[in-house]
Amino acid sequence: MTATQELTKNQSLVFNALARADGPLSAYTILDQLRNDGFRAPLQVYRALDKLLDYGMIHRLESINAFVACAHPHTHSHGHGMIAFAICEKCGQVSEFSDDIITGRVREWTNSNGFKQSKTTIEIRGVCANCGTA
Amino acid sequence: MTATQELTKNQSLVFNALARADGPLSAYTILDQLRNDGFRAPLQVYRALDKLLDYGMIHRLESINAFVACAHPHTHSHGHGMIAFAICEKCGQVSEFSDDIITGRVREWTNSNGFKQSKTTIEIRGVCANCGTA
DNA sequence: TTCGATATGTGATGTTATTACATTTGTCAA
DNA sequence: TTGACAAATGTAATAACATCACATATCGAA
Ligand SMILES: [Zn+2]
Ligand SMILES: [Zn+2]
Ligand SMILES: [Zn+2]
Ligand SMILES: [Zn+2]
Repeated sequence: MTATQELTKNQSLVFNALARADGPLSAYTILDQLRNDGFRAPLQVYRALDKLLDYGMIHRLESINAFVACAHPHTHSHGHGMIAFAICEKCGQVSEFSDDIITGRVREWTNSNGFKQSKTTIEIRGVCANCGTA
Repeated sequence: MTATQELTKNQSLVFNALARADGPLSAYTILDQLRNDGFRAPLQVYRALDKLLDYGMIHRLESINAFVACAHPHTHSHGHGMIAFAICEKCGQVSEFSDDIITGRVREWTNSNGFKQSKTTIEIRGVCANCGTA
């Protein structure tokens, strides 16, 4: 629970798999990559992913059932703003950004509707600049 | 493709199942509800759902793998704004709203980053006003 | 050391979605 | 009318994603 999280063996293996990937990975892709490190079952991956999510070191992309290392590893945890993801459907690259105005507008809606938000997902699917110029 | 979409038999059955539900349903829940109407396989549900999504009559909630009838059935298709969903984790109620400022901010980011967006997901998870007062 | 919390190993199962292929139905023009 | 094509449907099998149940191990504090 320190600033730089102490990770267990499995958590490190999973995090490193995500950190060295150039895009989001599914849990089962991670599992396959870690077979040689002794991983045998999905739960080994999912348990590590849960912790890493808790620690804010990775994000889950709901719209593609995949996970990605946080792009702002030393800026945890995004100053409490909501995070938006732009996901390229051609190359898989994910851009991560936060916007105080969007965060504020969402808060306005939840406040005026008595809704207690716990987690907010903002995912933009499309084609990135690199892939769009082809 | 008319204002009030002409639906096939399966599409009507699936849409009516969603319309009479008081919250989102999974594809397999729909399948179970339609067994007596002759539904036997998931694909019958998924094919109908795909069309209804095309027509803008229903929405898919990515964060819970479920589908919900559009709350604005006569306001298609939301004036091209992005739609946000507030999903109560206690009672399952879904509130649907759109916000031009959020839409604008997202467009600003995509425009300035050369990202061509095709679909944007905004889902707020939490506890609704009714459930929060308990 | 002993207890409890956390982490791990493993098989089975549950849930969500798609592929592949055959058949039927609707539309329209020759 | 009929042939041809597109759209819709039926069905089984499989793939992809996620959790449950239970046993074992590891670590830190009382
Ligand atoms: Zn991040
Ligand atoms: Zn791209
Ligand atoms: Zn709607
Ligand atoms: Zn509620």
